[in-house]
Formats: sequence, C-alpha cells, structure tokens
Amino acid sequence: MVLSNAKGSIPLYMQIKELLVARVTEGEWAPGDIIPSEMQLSRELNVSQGTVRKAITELVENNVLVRRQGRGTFVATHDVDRALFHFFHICNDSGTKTLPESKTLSCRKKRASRQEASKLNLSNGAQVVYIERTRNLDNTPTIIETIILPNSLFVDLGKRQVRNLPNTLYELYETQFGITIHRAEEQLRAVAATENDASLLSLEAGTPLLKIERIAYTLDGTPVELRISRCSTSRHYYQNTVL
Amino acid sequence: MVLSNAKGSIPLYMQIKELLVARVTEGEWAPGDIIPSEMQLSRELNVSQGTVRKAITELVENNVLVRRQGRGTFVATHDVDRALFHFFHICNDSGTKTLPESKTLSCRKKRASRQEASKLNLSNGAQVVYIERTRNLDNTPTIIETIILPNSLFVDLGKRQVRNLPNTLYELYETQFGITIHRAEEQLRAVAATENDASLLSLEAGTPLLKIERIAYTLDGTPVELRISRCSTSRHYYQNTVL
DNA sequence: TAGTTTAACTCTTATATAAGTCTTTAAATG
DNA sequence: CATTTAAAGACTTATATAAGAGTTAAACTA
Repeated sequence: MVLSNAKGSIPLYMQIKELLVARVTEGEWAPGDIIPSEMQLSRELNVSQGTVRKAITELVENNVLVRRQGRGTFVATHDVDRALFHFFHICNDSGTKTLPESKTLSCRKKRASRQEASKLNLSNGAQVVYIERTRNLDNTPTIIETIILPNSLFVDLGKRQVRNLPNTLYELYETQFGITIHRAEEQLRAVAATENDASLLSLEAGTPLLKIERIAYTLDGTPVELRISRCSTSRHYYQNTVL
Repeated sequence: MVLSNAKGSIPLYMQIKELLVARVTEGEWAPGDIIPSEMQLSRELNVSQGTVRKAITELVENNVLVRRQGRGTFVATHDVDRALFHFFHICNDSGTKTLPESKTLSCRKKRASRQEASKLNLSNGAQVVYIERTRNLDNTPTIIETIILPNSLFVDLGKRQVRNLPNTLYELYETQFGITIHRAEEQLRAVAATENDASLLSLEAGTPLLKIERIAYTLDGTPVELRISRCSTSRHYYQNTVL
C-alpha cells in the first residue's frame, strides 16, 4: 500500500488507519501483540509521529488497539473484563454485574435454517455449529442460550469440545480460531417461557422472559455468531447506558 | 478559573475541557449557541489553538459540542434526530426506526413514592410531575409511558400543559426549562401486561411486555427524569449496538 | 537485594499550512 | 437600471509536523 498526500486525496492519518486495520485483520499483528512504536511507524511510513498518533488514537477509541503509556501500543484482546463490560449486559437487582457460570447442554453440527443462514450471511443449508447451554447467576439458572456458528469458520468445534466448552466463548474464538469479535447488534423482545424454558429455569410456563438476539461481527464486518438468549428478569435486568 | 501548567498538574487540555463544560452547564453558552473560535479561546486562555482543539475534540465526542467546518463550533441541541438516534431504541420488524406519535392520558402533580424519590435523588415525599401517555408506532398503540419529573425543576408543567404536550419531550425540557438531557441509564425487564396495559394496547392481559426503566441525567450528573415504558414487542424490538 | 539509572515508549503542547464556508464586491447579463 | 453571477477576502475548522515532558520496565550498581 502506498500513502498519498496529493491534493484531493484522503487525509494521511485515515490512510494509515486503514493500513493498521489491515495488518490486524490479516493476522500480521495478532491480539495481544505489541505493535511498532509511533516513531518506528512514522519512519517506516515517512510521516510524522503525530500523524501516526492520530490514526492510532482513533483505533484505540474503536477498541482495536490499547495504549499503555511508557510501554507501547497493543492489539486489543478479549480478556474477561472486556467480555464483561462490553458484551454482557445482565445485572442483578443490586446493580452488580458478574460473569455467569455456564452448563453446556449440547454442542453439535446441523444445517442452518433459512433464517439462521440469512442472519449469518451463509448460503442456504450451510453447516453450522449449534450450542445450547444454561447460565447461572447468583447460583440460580437465569439464562438459556442458543449459539449458532458457521461451521466453516469453527471447524471441528462441534466434534472436539462437545461438553467441555469454556465459560467465555469469545476468548475461545480468539485463541483457538483466530476470530475476534469486534461489535454486535442486539435485538430485545419480551416473550413467554415455553414448557422447556420453564423447566430449565424452574419457573412456570408463560412467565415473561427477556429474549436477546445478538449477531456478532468481526472487525471487517463479517457476521460470525448468532446468539439467542432467554433471560428470567425476576431478579436481574438488562443494563444499557445511553450516551 | 486559572489554568496551571505546573509539573504535577492536570494536563492543560483537560482543564480547558472543565472550563468549557462549566460555561455550558452554567448557561453562559446555551444549546445552539456558537462558541468563540479556537483562535479566540486560545488567545483568551493563553494556550495554543491545538490545545483548545484537543479539549473541544473530546467534548464533541461526548456530544456536548458540535463542529461545522468553516462555520464554527456550537453547543449541541436536542433536535429530533438526536432524540431518535441516541435516546429511542425501538425498531419495527423491518429494522426501521420512526418517532412514535404520543397521546397524553394525564399530566398532574403528586408526591413521589419512596422509590421514585430515591431514583431522582429527591427528599422523601417531594412533589413530582406525573405524566402518562401512550405512543403509536405504525398506527398501532405500542408503548405505554409513565414519566416522572421533579416539580422543582419543571415548575408549572403540571398545570400549564395538561394535555397539550409535544411529542419530543427532551426538546421541551431544553427550550422551556433550560434542561438538557445528556445521558441516560436504562434497565430492561420482561413483565406481564396488566389488565390496564392490555386494554390500552388492545392485547390480552398477561402478554409479555418489554419494560424499560430509564433515568436521564444532565451534563453535571443530576437525574432529572424517570421514565418507565412498557412496550409490546410483537411487531417491534429494542435495538442496541455493542461496540 | 534494594535502590538508581537509562532507554524506549507514549503524552502534551506548539506551530504552520490546508481546506471549507460565508459575505462582500464588482463585473456580466437581461 | 435591476438582477444575476463570479471572484476575492476574512473568517472558520482540519491536518501535519516537531519538540519536550512524563511513564514504565528492565538493566545496572552499591
């Protein structure tokens, strides 16, 4: 890639931003890696340190990179904190947020339904990994989750780890499959608990549940996970901050 | 206020940020006003334009100010777009978001309940304005809203506008009462429709509804509105983007 | 081993130049 | 002569570069 500072061209710092993103998405720099210093990059690209800095600043705001003063700049990773603060929104009534324990019920391969395929941008009838689990909050089963993944990206996940899945899946995606979740869209509705829901959460059928349908995307915009959660909100709620 | 650039002190640009925020919260600059140019401010404060610029940049990211190249920098206002994009999260099934029409059912003064008072940081039994309304989406009643405001901040709102309230309340707060909503916390649960809910939304009692409890804050962190919405999610959903 | 230095970073501030917007003014047009 | 058009100028924010200060962790020393 060649940078251009001609008259009508895109600003230098934006071109640098693209270039840095490319190096992350293409795996040249993996999550957790330190990237070259601002000075090194500025020399390599023949621009000033401040210009590199502006590009990096915006990527830090997008949660792509992380800066540590005196140490360097790193590619963001999916540690537990990030999972908890960015992607998990259920609090208990006293307002505290804890990562729930998970009990995997099943993990198998199947063909995607028409809807699932469309939401994950797959061709009709493509193979998907299908995971069902319940999650405990404050020692009571509170959430039922159905997770649907393109089998092409998560090869052998169905076979290998049948009921041995870790609690924080996004860390697994990143470390085992090189897939980093960058953003997600969530659609929330209120639904009635089915008989099955009711028995899993030990409450009565028809009880209102909060249904969260999440599609998670990588940095380059590919949808890679469809996750449907049904939560009992008798002692918990979904927390959202509007800025 | 005096700026300090001594050794252990807070960075200049942050001090400037505080100063600019103060001028907005204290009403020296009102929403919609243009603020002095970066050069004017830099001369007034004896720093360089770039330092003022960094302070302003962060305030633009916080939705406090708005920049327009070639024109100037303005205090952010609560236009319809902002209300829709930042504070309204209900979409219809095809994914489009429209501002609902509102029908005010009642608007009166009462004493805050213990819970209401605590959520709005009021003393026990303080006076509040209590508004009830239904909102239509795609020509069907979809949302029931209860809005609770401290009477001390919204004097005579109860009397004056009994059933003549505009659709976008946040614009009213800003223009009539000088109160700008800056951020909000929302808590979502699934609940069963009461008989009253059911008749207002013409569905059956017990139907699951999405209950949204929002507390809205001004720039200086004062809670100024408690809003409880109950939404039918048969044809609509709550949309949240996780970054 | 505890304290000190040092090198490699990022962070802050300053300055210069580019680019966008609006107003004024004067020429061109009917 | 009245009206439109276009160019010039005086603003504004946007981008790029440079220099020095603050932080951190590891190497070095007593």
